[in-house]
Amino acid sequence: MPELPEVETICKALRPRLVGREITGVAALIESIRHPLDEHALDERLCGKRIVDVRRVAKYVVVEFADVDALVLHLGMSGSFRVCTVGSPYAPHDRIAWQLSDGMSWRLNDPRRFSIAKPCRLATPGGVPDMLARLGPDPLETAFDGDYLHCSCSGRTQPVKNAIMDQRMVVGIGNIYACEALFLAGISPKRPCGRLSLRSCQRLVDAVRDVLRKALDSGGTTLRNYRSVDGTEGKFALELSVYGREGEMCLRCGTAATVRRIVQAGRSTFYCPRCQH
DNA sequence: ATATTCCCCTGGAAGC
DNA sequence: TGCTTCCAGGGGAATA
Repeated sequence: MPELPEVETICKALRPRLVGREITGVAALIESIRHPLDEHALDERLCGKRIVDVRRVAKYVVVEFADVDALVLHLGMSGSFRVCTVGSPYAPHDRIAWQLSDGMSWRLNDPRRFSIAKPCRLATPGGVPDMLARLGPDPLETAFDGDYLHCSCSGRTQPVKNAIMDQRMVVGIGNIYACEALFLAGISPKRPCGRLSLRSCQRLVDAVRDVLRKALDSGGTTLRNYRSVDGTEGKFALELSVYGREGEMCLRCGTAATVRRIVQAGRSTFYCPRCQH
């Protein structure tokens, strides 16, 4: 569920609630989420260590502790965090509860159980965990530019929509922002990525950045489950141009009922066939 | 290697 | 009302 803007929003909200605290206890409220929750693996190294940073890497949340220990988290499709007082009753689908040294309880809630919580060690403070080292560049960093995209796509036949959702190509882009960025760039989601010109790739890079930055400014997109840590919704749903608008008027060409929904690699794609080629 | 398809799981909405 | 089907911000394994 959360894509780059949502994960970034969550990290920003978690940071002041976690940094400087220690984890004093952990409870797994279910045997497994995506992977088995070995309670040992969750607390063995981390208890008693001070949290020094919370940051986003791709769509992951990395909580760094003193002495380069870290906890890598991913929210899957339906995961969310809350920080409440230790005695608060558990909500339905609370999966993990970490007790903090300031008397608060940090909880992972995830109805669908696709979330990941995995401890690891970093090579250096502020570093990227080994398990995330094979991912593509961050779309907001300068390494993701037209040349890079053009080069990475060359010789491939995969539809461009699937290509930009592949986290080995570029991270952080999921189903919503892939659709929105392609609409903004005027590129058909069905175009084989290897047949995009350099100019088109540059346009797409700009569109991706544009959409992600605006979504960040709005605190992300809330359609169903997504909430930030304090329960607030992301406001970008109001600004979506094509996602979820099947059968509605295209906001660019103004033609009635042109926004179409197709399925690519098992995921819904929304686009305007008159504006996107 | 590259590109689909299927699957993990639960709940809500829509259809009948 | 109640049952069935479809759908969902992800990603990894299995399959062509």
